[in-house]
Amino acid sequence: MTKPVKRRDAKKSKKLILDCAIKLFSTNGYSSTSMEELAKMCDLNKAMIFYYYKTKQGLYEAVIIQILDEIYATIIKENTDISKPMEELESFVKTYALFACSHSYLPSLLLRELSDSGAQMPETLFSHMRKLYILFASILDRGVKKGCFEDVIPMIVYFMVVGTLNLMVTTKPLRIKAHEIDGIDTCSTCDMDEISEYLIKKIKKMLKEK
Amino acid sequence: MTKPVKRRDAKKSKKLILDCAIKLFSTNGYSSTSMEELAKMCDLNKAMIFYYYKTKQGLYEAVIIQILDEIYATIIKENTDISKPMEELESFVKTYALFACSHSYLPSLLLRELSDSGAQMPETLFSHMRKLYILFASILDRGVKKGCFEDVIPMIVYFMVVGTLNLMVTTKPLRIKAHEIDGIDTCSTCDMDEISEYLIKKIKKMLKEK
DNA sequence: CCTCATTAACCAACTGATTAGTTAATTATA
DNA sequence: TATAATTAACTAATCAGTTGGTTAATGAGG
Repeated sequence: MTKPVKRRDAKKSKKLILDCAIKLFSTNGYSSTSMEELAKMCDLNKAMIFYYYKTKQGLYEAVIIQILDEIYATIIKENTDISKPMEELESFVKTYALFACSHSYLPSLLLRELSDSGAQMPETLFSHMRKLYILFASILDRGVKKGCFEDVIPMIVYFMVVGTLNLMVTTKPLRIKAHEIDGIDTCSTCDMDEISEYLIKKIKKMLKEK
Repeated sequence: MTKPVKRRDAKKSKKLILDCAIKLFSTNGYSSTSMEELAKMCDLNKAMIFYYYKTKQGLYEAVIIQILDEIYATIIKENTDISKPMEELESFVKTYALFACSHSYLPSLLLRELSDSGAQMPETLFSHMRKLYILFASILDRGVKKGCFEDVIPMIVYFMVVGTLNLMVTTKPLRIKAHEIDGIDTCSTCDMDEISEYLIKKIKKMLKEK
């Protein structure tokens, strides 16, 4: 029984709009993304975007929820059967790094939203961001209580990890270009595994008692 | 002889436009900044912006050059009579931190530009950014040669420092809000000195031989 | 000191393109 | 046939940039 080829498929259209919107919003930013352009990319009429998502802001928030739910679930999943804080930290960094690398719209979106001090940030994004930080901070906290870490300011450590990973992803093309122009070492050939390995090693050394 | 009060002052007007543009571009970003709004803020006719800066892009580049020239000069000046790599590193971090804090449009602008992988980045900004990184990398390099640092990947260390500082500045309002909502520790009362002291301490520990 | 020509500084009102969002009509499918 | 999915054509606002002109300062000649 082969289904007849559907020329109208609501779910497919709605999903298509979301997928294309993720690409456009993260490469062009919110205000430089045109709904007309998005419609053309989906090969759908612009009115369909408003039919499914009501407003541009509504679409943007749908995009954000999609991305952040995904990464949070991935990290939680990878951490289920780990109990040592040191290994949990390692798993958090590795999972975030891999996700950020394969879904490079995430770092773009986060950096862009943070760049204006979150003045326009939707509540959904803000609450998702806090959730992720709370997860990280709780790992550190358990580590301190178990005596694996010392002298921890969780917010700063969090940015040293997540901020650095985000920047290493978004600056990739620029770092390659800079290496070509000036011949300087910009880690332009490093892959994400090397980067997260180095980060983990250094963060461990930084927080370890002695 | 007191000069008559000038009702027309080209230099003053041009400067006024640049100063207001810095504020607007760094809080709203390039495409969300309206030239009409800028003109109103300066209490000048919109045509004057184009009279002095030709295009919006031209104005934007003038803004960038102004900011980055200033910070580079400040860092170089503070570093003149220091020779030990460890102290040079410390001075770089402290100077950058203070500057970023008191000129908070710099972190905003940088994060925003980097968030789209520098696709639209003006050449002037890119070359200024490289200059600053080269300065930082050369400090680390001297440190390695003198045996003060080991196992250094300069690009990653640079982002761990500068990226973290930028994020700590731009996220200040969000961190305060998050603390109020969730009661979590977001370093919301830390001042910039504490932050850079902690960063310096941790980076030193991270790079020290042994 | 006055006057007049020159020009720099300034502005109101416009253009043409683009924007988010709407509407009313039209298909396709169950 | 009922309704969900889709569309063309529209609105009203906003945008960067231009135009054609008006003032105010300046400097030279009388």
